[in-house]
Amino acid sequence: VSSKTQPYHHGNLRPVLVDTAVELARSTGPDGVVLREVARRAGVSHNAAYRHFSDRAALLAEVSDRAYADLERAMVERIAAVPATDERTRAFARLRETGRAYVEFAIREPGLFTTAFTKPDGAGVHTLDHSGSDGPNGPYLVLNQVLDDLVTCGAVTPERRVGADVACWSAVHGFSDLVVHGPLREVPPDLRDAALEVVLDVIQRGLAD
Amino acid sequence: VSSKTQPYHHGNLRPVLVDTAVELARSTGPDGVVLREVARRAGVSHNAAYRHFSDRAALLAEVSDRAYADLERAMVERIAAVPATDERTRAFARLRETGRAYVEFAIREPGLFTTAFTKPDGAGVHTLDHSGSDGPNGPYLVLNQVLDDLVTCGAVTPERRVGADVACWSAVHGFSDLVVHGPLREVPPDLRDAALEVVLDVIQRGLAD
DNA sequence: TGTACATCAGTGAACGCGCGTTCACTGATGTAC
DNA sequence: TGTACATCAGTGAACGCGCGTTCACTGATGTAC
Repeated sequence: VSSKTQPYHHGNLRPVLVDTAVELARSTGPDGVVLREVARRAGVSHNAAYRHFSDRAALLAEVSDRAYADLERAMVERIAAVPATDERTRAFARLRETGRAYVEFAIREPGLFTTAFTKPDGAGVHTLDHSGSDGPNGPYLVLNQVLDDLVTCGAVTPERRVGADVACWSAVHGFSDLVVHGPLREVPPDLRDAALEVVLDVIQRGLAD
Repeated sequence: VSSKTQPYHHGNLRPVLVDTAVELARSTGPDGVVLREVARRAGVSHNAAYRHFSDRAALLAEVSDRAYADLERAMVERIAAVPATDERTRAFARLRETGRAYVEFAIREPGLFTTAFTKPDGAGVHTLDHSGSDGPNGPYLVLNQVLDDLVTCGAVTPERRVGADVACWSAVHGFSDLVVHGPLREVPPDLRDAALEVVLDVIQRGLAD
């Protein structure tokens, strides 16, 4: 046993396990995050993970957090790429990009998308109590920021701002689920993309002043 | 062995297995539909089901169809209960009831709701090709009927009718998923119901002429 | 600088679980004559 | 009306699978003196 190739102490196992688990979630979804398989791929015995995670659920929770963060990043990137025009146009364009980024992520990374919404009970759960910091609920906060901007520039009235977050989220989330797992999963991409635009149209029109 | 209590030939096993499986799906979701447990509850040996279903997937598909039909029934009942007023008001009230029925079913019967959308690949999948009969996609057809009525009475223009089905479906489906499995699953009922009304408001406003 | 020793981070074997599915079989039913 | 026989609808044992988790263990590390 060469200490170069297979040191007894891995030295960096925890992050490697998380990365490996994320990769597994990517290709096979949350159910594919199997402790023994993670260990196998990390080249480590099947119970080494218990030094770093109390159990499978703890590892999966971490994977879920990463997936949620990936989704947030996808949204933020697309929002940042919206060109500057007049305030109102730009604010609505940002809202649409937020939605497109969400759906696009779901389609491009179905395994991670599903894993992002697979949290142990009580973790990563929102109260809709809008008052305080809502914890690390990234994508939801990003959406709320975009909606606040719409109010700021006068494109949406404060009354219509109430509950707009859930309305937008529901629409793009439902579209994603129908298209990724649901009865619309075999709709061809061009039809599917056109359908998404209509969804965004309806939401925008429903919110606009 | 008394032939009264335990006849060798059950005589009615197939429907009993389906009923039992539906009950299991109701309480524990699609993953709870376990062949051995279904057989146990039906009081029959664990492989008797193979006389009636080629495998577990075949039984589950039947359960899924039943769940889908239950969802449709819930929608139809609520639509039928909308009181007669002027055409336009009634047509929109029906649309809202359709959405409420959908969400209410998801909340009241999370196991069945989930099972309804757990179909083997290729079964119960829509093309969005609106031209022909779409197969037994009950809830989707019901929604389309309600939307057509809105066009008929002039509440929605034909242009806005295009894609309105997917927009409505996405919104209520997403809301249901967020609330039943997702990050909104611990939102208290009163807040949740208020949020749904806003979702319906936004959709209605987005479609209305 | 060297050494005893606690602690950390791995290993390998084993447990217990429950599943879907298949096989050879048997008890019950119904039909042809 | 009776009977041979094919067929149908069950049974019980077994296979093979892979999992999460635990246990007693060992190799490596780092710290106190």
